[in-house]
Amino acid sequence: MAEKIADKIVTEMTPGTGVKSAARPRKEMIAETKAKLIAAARRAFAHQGYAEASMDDFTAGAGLTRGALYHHFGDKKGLLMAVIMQMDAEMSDRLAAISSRAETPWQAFVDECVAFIEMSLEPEIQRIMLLDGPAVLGDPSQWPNQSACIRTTTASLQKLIDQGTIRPVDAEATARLVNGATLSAALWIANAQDPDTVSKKAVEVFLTLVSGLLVER
Amino acid sequence: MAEKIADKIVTEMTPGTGVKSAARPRKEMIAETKAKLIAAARRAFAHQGYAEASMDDFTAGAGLTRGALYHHFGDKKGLLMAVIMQMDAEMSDRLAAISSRAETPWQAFVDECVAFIEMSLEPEIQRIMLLDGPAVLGDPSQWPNQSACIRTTTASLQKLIDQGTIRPVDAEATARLVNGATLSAALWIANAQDPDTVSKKAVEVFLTLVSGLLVER
DNA sequence: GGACTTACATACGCCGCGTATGTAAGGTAA
DNA sequence: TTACCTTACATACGCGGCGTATGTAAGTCC
Repeated sequence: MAEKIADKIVTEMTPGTGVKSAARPRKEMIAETKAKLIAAARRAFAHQGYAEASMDDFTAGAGLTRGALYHHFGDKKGLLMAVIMQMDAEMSDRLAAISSRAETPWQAFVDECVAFIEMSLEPEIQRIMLLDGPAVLGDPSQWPNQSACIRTTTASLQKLIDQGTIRPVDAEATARLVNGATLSAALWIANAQDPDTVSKKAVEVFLTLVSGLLVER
Repeated sequence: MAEKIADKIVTEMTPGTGVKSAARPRKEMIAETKAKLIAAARRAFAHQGYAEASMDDFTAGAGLTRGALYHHFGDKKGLLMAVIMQMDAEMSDRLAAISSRAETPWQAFVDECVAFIEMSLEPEIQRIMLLDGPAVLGDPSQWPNQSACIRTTTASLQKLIDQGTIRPVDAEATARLVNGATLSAALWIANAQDPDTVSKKAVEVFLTLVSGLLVER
């Protein structure tokens, strides 16, 4: 609302009024346009799902048209990819923050996994990152950034291996399997009629499973 | 080809020629029509993916039209559901057969999991059951048959719990997490440039993880 | 054997995607 | 500053796919 009006004012006063550089306002407006499209698509994908989200609808919601979308992102899949990269970066940041607050590497790893489950319960993440993303774009491990979340988990595991807490397994492989297990747990919890009971069970089983990684339990 | 001609002959000779019952040929032809549609859809979904598969195309491939499809399955999603139920039943049978051949319950469980990974490497299963299915129809645990595969694994785990081989965890929860891990492994292996190396790593990690379930390892 | 039901095929309209084209504004060099 | 070029969009168009309404022939039941 107010934002949109402010945009128009900025748009109309751009020529000549720049303090020193003339190249910046242009770049800024492009970035803003992209950000608007990504945000609008993100909302639409989250609420209606990728297939049901009409490009005409959500571009109009952002005060733009499909022309802008095709210009910047090539096609609908390209926009989904952009949305996913943004969300993945956010998730990675959240995981890193949680991990850094833990007192031991093992606790960091467990906290990360629990946080991943919790994030996977968020409808937006579940729908876009876990359901539509893989279906439309294929295996997440093939995405450009290669899923920053996996890398975070891999790093945590490598620390645990280096300090001898867990057995010397392949860190990336472990990260993927653990991630898969947590994802499955999240889907189950999110769709359960009694999420509390189910999530308790899931966490218990999860801890039992990862105890298999420990050198001594 | 020859099949189609045979169908026509049967169709034209149906009235009156039935040995005794007049109700059977009708039911048989309906079942055949449904089976044809499911088979054609299954091929199309597997090769092009659900979204890209045109109903006109694959119904024509089955010698039918979209009219038959809507009559029997309601809509495209209904047909996908039918395809998935068929595939899930097949997978369940295969798992049960493998499980029954094992010498110990623990071996049966491990064999099942390995078999699940291997099945998940088949492009048809990966595309339809693991990627498009959840995206289009939602969480597999909410599907009508509730994923027979999960039930098979759950049963195997319950046996292990009863005989004291593994710790007394919740069998269904364990089945879900283990299934998620194997699925993730399968996706990883299938898209790896070096599947052999990757699958070895995955199996090693998998065995390490499930060792956490054992009462004594 | 005649009325009713079922199992399809045919025909139609709508919506959504992608592309080709138009246009106005910004950037650049004289 | 001005003229030219490029860029960032909007507009217009066509096509394909989905769903539905309608038609029709065959099977079923009394």
